[in-house]
Amino acid sequence: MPRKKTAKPPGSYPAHRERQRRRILDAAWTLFDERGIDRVSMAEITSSSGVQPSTIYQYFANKDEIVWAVIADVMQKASARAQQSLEATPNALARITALLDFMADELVNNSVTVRFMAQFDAMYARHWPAERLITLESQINPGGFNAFRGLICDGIADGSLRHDLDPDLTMHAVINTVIGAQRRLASLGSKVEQEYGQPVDRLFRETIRILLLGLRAPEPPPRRRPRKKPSKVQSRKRTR
Amino acid sequence: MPRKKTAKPPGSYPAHRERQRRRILDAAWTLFDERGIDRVSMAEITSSSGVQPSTIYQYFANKDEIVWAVIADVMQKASARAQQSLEATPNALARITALLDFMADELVNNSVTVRFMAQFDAMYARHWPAERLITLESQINPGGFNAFRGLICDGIADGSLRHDLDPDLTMHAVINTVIGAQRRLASLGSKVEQEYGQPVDRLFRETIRILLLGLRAPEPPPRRRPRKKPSKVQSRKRTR
Amino acid sequence: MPRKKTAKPPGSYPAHRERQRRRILDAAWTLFDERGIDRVSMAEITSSSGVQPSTIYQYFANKDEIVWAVIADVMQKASARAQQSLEATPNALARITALLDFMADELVNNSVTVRFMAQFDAMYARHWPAERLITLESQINPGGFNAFRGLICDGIADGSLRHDLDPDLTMHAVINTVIGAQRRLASLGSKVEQEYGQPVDRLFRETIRILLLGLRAPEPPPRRRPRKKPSKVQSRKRTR
Amino acid sequence: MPRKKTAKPPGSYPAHRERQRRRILDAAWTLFDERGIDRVSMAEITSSSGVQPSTIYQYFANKDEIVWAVIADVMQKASARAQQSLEATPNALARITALLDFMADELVNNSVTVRFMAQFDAMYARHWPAERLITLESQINPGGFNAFRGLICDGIADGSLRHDLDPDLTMHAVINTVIGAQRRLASLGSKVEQEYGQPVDRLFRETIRILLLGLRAPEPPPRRRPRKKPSKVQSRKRTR
DNA sequence: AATGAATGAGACTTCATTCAT
DNA sequence: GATGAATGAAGTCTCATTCAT
Repeated sequence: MPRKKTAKPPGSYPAHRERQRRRILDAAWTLFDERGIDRVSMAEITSSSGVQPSTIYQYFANKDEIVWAVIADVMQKASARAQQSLEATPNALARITALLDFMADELVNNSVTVRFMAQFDAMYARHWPAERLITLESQINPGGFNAFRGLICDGIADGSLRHDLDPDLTMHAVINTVIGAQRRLASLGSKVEQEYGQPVDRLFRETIRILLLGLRAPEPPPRRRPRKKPSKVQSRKRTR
Repeated sequence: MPRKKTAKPPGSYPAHRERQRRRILDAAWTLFDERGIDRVSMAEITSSSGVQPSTIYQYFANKDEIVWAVIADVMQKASARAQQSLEATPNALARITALLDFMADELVNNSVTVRFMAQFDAMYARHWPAERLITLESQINPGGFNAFRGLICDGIADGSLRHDLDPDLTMHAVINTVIGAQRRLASLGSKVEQEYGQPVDRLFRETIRILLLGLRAPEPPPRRRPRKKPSKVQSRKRTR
Repeated sequence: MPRKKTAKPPGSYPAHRERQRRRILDAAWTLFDERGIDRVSMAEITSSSGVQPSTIYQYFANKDEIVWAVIADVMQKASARAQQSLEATPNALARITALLDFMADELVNNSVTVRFMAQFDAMYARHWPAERLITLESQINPGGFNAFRGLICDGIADGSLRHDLDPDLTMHAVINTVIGAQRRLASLGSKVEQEYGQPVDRLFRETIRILLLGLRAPEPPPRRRPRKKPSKVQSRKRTR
Repeated sequence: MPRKKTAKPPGSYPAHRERQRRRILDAAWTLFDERGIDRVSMAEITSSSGVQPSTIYQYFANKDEIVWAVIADVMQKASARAQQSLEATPNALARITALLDFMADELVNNSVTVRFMAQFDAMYARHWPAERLITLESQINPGGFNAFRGLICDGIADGSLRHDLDPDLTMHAVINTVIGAQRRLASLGSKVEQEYGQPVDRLFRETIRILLLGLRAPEPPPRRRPRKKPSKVQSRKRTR
């Protein structure tokens, strides 16, 4: 019964179509995040987007297609943000750092996005043909992670990274780890703070720090350094 | 509401109940892994367990309770395995290493368990009161990760770990990271190999290696005090 | 909202189940005939049978299964009637005649049944595995048409049927023809009378007469005057 | 681009309309046969014909009209074929035989057509005003089956057919029977061969043979009066 | 004349759960 | 304690058709 035309389409047909598509996708994304992908029904997308169910089916063949479209959308935007954050970064280590920092920023500023991707992974990744995922990623991120691989090679070459690293292995291990950590933190959301007693991004940045330390070439000239807080260590054995 | 647990002779009532419960839980777990938690219906649990739906409701109040029971079950077993693997490990670093190795082994040998927990996180964690999760964890793993925290303190104290680590922060960061990586790898399953070209656990073990390198105290060319076990860790040993 | 329990089930569970099944089937059959198989919706079966849609699905897996059950039902009853009408018929020709007469009677007295089977043929026969149809028929009519084939053999042997008949071919040709004619007449229903100006069964009985004349052995001894119908076949001409 | 209507030169408007109409009808017919009339949706006709649904509605008021148009089309063509096959057939029996042979040929060469008509009968005949069907037939086949009736009269007159036949009754009975058998065989398609173990048209031709035997005058051993068999040919060509 | 967009009504089916035995 | 039967609510999706351009 909601037969209200909210906005007159002033533009051409394709423009109108794109606008409708957006409406559906935006509504879907919001709902997916609020309730979880599996807890959202087409009826909710209908009433939330203002597009009739039968109309939605002229834009997407079924609910799963909406999920995929949302994922593509979300990843594309994230990729654009990543691209931007890497611009004008000169050397290898700086770029790697920038990339990881970017992921931390995403966790803070776009936790919805990260959370959604986490859910998508958990719910869809295994039950869908791998090709589709790979295709999606290659469309969005054409160079793939090769750029990152290049960075590691550069880093090894210029001595800023450990020379015993296998670029391919390292790249995939690190990326997977960082994504895993990021998504887990996003999934748990505020629970992390209750459980871990730390703000989400603090944990994540510490992860990054440790990983970078692990990647970094060992200090060439062993210098000496006073310890910061040796006493504090054994103070509190158990907090909780 | 279930009976008190007493002696439980094989043919007794409580024993029967326990057997039924197990049947339901086992069937549910298998299905959850095969199809994903949200894609399993009570009817399927019925036909797969051989227990009638109405009977199931005499063991579990609703479907969610089954999910929680399965999770508790699964975590309990995992925890027992962990406990066992940590036994008879002498010092801090060895224990940390053992713990991380344990998680790698889990990934390989109990990927179903890991995957299930990943899915649970993504789908349930946010929609349920945090307390319940925390309660669950504390029941299963009393002491929680504090043991791990203790290890870090020890490591800092004995100089095998970086002294600029904040035990609490580090502990949580590392644990979250490792769990995140582990679950992500388990979720993606064989897709990782297609996409990354590396066996799942190879990636995971490289992650562990890098993390440990990052945690390790920077190599101070053995100065006036020989640490407990400087030789073992730093020797770049490529766990696998 | 029709939440009215029409009859208390006084008997046992199986009895009750059978009664429900009947209710569904009877309602379905009536509707199928009234509106045509394809024009009947589950909702109609629901409201007509008084059984909730979700309940129906505990008796039949889907709509097609209902159709098949109805067909089986209908054929079974028809088969029983046929059996009965053939009882106590002594020789071959008499039995053949009785069988064809039976089909004429069916057309008159059970046109609904015939019509339904005609529709089933037209709509389902081609789109379903042949085995299923054959299985159905063999369940209902175990001897199959072999009995009829035997009759023809007998008839050829005793000289009442043309000796140039191939029992198998003849049997199938005649049966198909008679069924085809019967179902077509039932399908067209009263339209036949409007179009052909003849009562339905009159046409059908004329068909039978001609077929029997065609099957009959040519007059054995060309006697002095070829009467219209000197032999015994003609005795019962069935004008009706 | 719209031109004036003229005499239908190839590029003219009416010609265009006719082409579109054909496209729709051809696509519909193919689909109707493949899937069954009731299982074909307008959307399928659209995608199969390449004509947009809204455009289709400028050629046909609704889906039923398409069905009727297809039937008309199909019958017209069949009728033309029939006409042709009857040409140059001299006498009554020969014409009757030719007609029945024609139906056998149709069954073999145009089983799609026959099958479609069978389906139409089963699904539409009863639910539509009889007049429409009759009108349709009279348009296509003016004179209707009266030609056939004439043949029978001729046959009776010249002694080649049984003289106890009632021309009207016989005509309708035989036509109905033959059509019924033909359509049933076409509907069952290859199932007949599986079930009956005989090629479809073999059965049908046997049916024809038996019917003709039944119609034929009993073999009077050519006695004193050779009927006007040779001469009668030109006697009565058509009764009406 | 042609068509892209829209849509209300309704199709079939599934589900978690309760009730009565 | 176990279970067969029942079910309301909701699920996703399809359909023939109309509207506005």
